[in-house]
Amino acid sequence: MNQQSGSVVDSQAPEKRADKHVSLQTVERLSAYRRVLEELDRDGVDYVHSHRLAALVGVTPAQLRRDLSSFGSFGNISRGYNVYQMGRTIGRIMGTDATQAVALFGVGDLGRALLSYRGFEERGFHIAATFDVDSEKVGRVFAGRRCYGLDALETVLAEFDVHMVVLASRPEGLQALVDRIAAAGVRAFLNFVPKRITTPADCFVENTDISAKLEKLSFLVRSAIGT
Amino acid sequence: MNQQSGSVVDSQAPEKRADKHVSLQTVERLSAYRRVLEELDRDGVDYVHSHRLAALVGVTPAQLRRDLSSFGSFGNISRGYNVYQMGRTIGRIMGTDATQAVALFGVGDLGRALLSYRGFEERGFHIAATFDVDSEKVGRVFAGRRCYGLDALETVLAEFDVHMVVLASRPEGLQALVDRIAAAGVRAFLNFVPKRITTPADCFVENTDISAKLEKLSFLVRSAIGT
DNA sequence: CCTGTACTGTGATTGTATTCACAGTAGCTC
DNA sequence: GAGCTACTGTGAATACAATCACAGTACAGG
Repeated sequence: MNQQSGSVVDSQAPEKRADKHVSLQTVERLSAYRRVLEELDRDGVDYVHSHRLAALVGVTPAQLRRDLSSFGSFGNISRGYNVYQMGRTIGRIMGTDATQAVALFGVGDLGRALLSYRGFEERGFHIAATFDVDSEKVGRVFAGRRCYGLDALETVLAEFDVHMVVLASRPEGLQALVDRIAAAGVRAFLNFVPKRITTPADCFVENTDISAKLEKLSFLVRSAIGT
Repeated sequence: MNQQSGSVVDSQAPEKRADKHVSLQTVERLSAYRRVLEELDRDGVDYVHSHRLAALVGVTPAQLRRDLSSFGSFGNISRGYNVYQMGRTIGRIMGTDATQAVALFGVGDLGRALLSYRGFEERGFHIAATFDVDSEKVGRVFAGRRCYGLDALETVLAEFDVHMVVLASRPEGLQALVDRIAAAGVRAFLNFVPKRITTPADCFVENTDISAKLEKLSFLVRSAIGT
């Protein structure tokens, strides 16, 4: 069992990849690169140098090149990187070249907001089904997705081939729910509930604690006053 | 000007604090510590050892002690840490011992979800006012907070003494909005918009890109298959 | 075809965060 | 009150990430 803290993800053996070791922060930056590359592509840019791309993303050119080099050589030495091809490549690396089914647990305020968030579909994630414990919500349709009860958990997850879930439920009973989802074969959890969860070692958890972010900012502002 | 990437915060001089240097990840973990401490306090626990507290939070005991030692010595050598007192102390360090006013920009789906999110008030953050460009929303009241137009930006921020804002608007025109907010004296930005922003050097930005988190998980699951 | 230019990819270096391991000690036991 | 236990706080060691700096090269220009 592993426990995750903050936005840190643990895995028992992340270094056993075919390519060189890829750090977690490199992965996070890949998303940013792709977003900017798509923007450039829309603007009709064909090639971009590490300099310019790095400036647009907000990292140093060296870091950008280092990040990309983890996956091989893509850049043409004097033209730079092919915008379209690089965007596709990152998509393939991330596994977002094909649409993936995702399930949402908890159709409260936050859950409904996530349902109507366009960003997921844009990035290749389709919220295929939603779940809630509230029997009043079960059976209703939210933003085009049917809300199921927990009794249908295993069958629905299998039916839609779900391997990633988003947790936006109440903290009560969260761990038991996670255990059941993991037993159903889900490997990845995006957790918005401010409650630590434990998973089998081969699962990945990404915690997003919104209040903690504000607390961090509060600390930074406060401590900067004394400078 | 500084640009932030992922969930990384930059500051021009974070090391110029009175106490020892406090790392950003230490700050993130403080929130987790406090949450667990409050839980223990509710359960009537008076003292806790670094061992147990660390296990509950999901970090190593050494890291917990190191984190706390950045702020001085709090633990009693054989009893451990006083649960109540330590919780209060962390609150004071974070600046969440007194309620702080926060403003929300963008009352779309995500914005409304954040408005009804109880976690903010629990952690000492009060969303005092909301803003939106949509004239149809201006003047209406969402979850008890009046929605203002951008023309009232400077006066309302000053009136409620706002020093931190949450960004949940559309990407269009975001940078211009941020510039104006910063000019009005706001130092901290919690940005949910998947768009990079630039701020004066004395400001702090915390980006939360929800899709990027899912992409990261997607990559991890995919790369773990090969192990 | 040859030379110059400016870019990528990466070894070496620096900087930062985590972990180890132990000195020092408060409290408990007898 | 003396001795034992097991904990904290922290210097030292390690692991990890970012940056520097340059060797090697694809192309442009003549």
